[in-house]
Amino acid sequence: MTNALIDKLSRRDTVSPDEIAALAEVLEPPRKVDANVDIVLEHALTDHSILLLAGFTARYSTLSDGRRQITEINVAGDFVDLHSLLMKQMDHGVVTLSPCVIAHAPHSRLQRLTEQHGHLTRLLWLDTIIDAAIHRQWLVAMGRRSGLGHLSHLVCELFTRLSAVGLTDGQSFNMPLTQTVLGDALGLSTVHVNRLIAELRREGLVRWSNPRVDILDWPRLARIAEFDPTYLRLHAAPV
Amino acid sequence: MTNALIDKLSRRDTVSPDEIAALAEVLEPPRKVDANVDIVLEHALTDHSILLLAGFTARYSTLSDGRRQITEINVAGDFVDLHSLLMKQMDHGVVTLSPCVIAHAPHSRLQRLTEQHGHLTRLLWLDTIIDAAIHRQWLVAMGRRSGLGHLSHLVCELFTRLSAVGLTDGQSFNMPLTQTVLGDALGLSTVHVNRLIAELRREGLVRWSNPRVDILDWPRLARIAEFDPTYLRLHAAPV
DNA sequence: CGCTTAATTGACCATAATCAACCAGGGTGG
DNA sequence: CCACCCTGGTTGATTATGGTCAATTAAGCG
Repeated sequence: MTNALIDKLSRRDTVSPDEIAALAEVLEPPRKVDANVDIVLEHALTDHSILLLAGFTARYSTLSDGRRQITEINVAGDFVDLHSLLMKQMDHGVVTLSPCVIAHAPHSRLQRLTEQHGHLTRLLWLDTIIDAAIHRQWLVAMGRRSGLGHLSHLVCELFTRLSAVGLTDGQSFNMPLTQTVLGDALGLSTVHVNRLIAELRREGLVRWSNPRVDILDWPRLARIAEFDPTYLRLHAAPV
Repeated sequence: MTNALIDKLSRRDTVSPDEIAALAEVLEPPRKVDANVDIVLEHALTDHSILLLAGFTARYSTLSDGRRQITEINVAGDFVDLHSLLMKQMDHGVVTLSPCVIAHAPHSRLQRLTEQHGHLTRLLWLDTIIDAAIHRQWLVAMGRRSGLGHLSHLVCELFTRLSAVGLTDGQSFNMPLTQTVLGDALGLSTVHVNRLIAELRREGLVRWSNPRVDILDWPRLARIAEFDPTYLRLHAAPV
C-alpha cells in the first residue's frame, strides 16, 4: 500500500523492513475519493496527515476575489500535508485533481514514529524539505522563465517525479490536469496555457492529448525548461 | 548569541534551558561577513549549516542568461541552509545583502542533536516547514497578486518576521534591500519596482528611504497585500 | 439529442519589460 | 578641497508578454 512512498524514499537512502512496517502501522485503511474533492480545507486545524496512494492532488490557496493559485502538484507516494504535523493549522487547501486513493495518518501515530524511528523521521523531514525545493523551482520558473519555459519545467518535473514511483511508460505518462488547473499552477490564464501547449506541439516537443502526454524530444524540452533534477533529490545519499 | 533564534522558536513552543544549551553547542564561533558575499554556493556539497545572527541574506538561483531569482529573504535568527543537513547538495546559493554575522553549525553536530533532542529537532523541522510556507505565499503573490499587492506582501512579511526577533521599532524597520534585489525577489524589473514603491508612497502607505521603511497605514497595506500572518506560525502551539 | 465541461481561436487591452537618459549621494584619488 | 566615479534611484518612451472578453468547437454522458 505504501509502495510508491517506499520506492521514492528508497531512492534516497536504505529503508529497512522495520521502517517499512512502522510506516504501514501509521496509516489507516485506504479510502477512495472522487475527483475535485477537497481533502484538506484551507485554514483547517487538523489531527492527521494524508498519504496519497494513487491519483493527483493540488495544494492551493484562494484569493479574496476567488482566483486560485496552485503551489504544488502531488502524485502517488506524496504526503500531501505532512507539515500539518508541526504547523497544526493549514496554510492552504488540498483538492483531488483525479479520482484518488488516500490513507490517513493520525498525528498521534506520526508523533510516536518520530520518537521511535530517528532515521525514518529524517527521511520524512527530507520529504518536506524537498517540497520546499520544489516550491523554489516554481518560484524561479514563475519569476524569471518564459511562459514556454515554465510550462516545460512543470512537464519535466512531473515526468521525473512520476518516473521515480514507476508511473511513466517510456517517454509517456498520464497527467490528468485540465488547462485551467495548469493555469492556476503556472500563474497564467487558461487561454495562454492553451497557446503554450499548442506551441510545444508545433515545435514537435510533445504529443499531448489529455490525460496522455508523450515527450518527443526530452533533451530540447529540458533545455527550454533549464531543467536540472538535482532538487528532487532522487539519488542515494544517506541521511 | 542565539537570541534571535530562541526568540523566534519560543513564540512557537517552550524552549528549555537544556535545549538552549544544546543549540549553543552546535555552533562554531560567530564571524563577520561583508555585504554581497556568497556564503553558500549554488550546487555546493556542504558539511555545515549556517545560522544568521545579524544582517540580511537572500537565497537565490541563477539562470543560464545570468538573471537571478531570489526565493527567500533571511533575517537574524534564520538558519539559511538548515535543509542542507538532509539535502546534502544545495539547490540554490545564499548571498549577504548587508554586513552580516553568521555562525557555522557542522552537520555532524546537528546530526548528534537530532539523535539526542527529539523536541528540539521537531522545532528545527518546523522552521524548515515554515520556509516552505513562506515559499508558497511568494508563489501565490507572484502568480496571482498585482505588482502592488506583491510588494506590499513582502513588506508585511518582513515587518512581521523582524518584529518576531525584536528588530522593529514601532511601525518602522531597517530593510537594506536595493530595488534591484527587490526586483529579483518579486520577479519584476528594477524599473517597475521603483514605480511600485513610488505608488506606495503616493498612496500614503509607507515612508521609504532605504534602508528605513515606516509603515504609515498598516491596515490598508495588509489589505492590499491580503496579508494573513498565520503561515509564519508565530503563535504558541506545542510540537 | 441536448447538456456540460474542456479545448480552441480571434480581437483587443493592460501590465510590466526594455531601452535610454538623467539625477543624487558617498567615497576616493589628485 | 574637489573632480570623478560608482552605485542606486528616478523618469520617459516604446515594446511585448500575457490577460480579458467573447465566441466556437470538441468530447463525454445521461
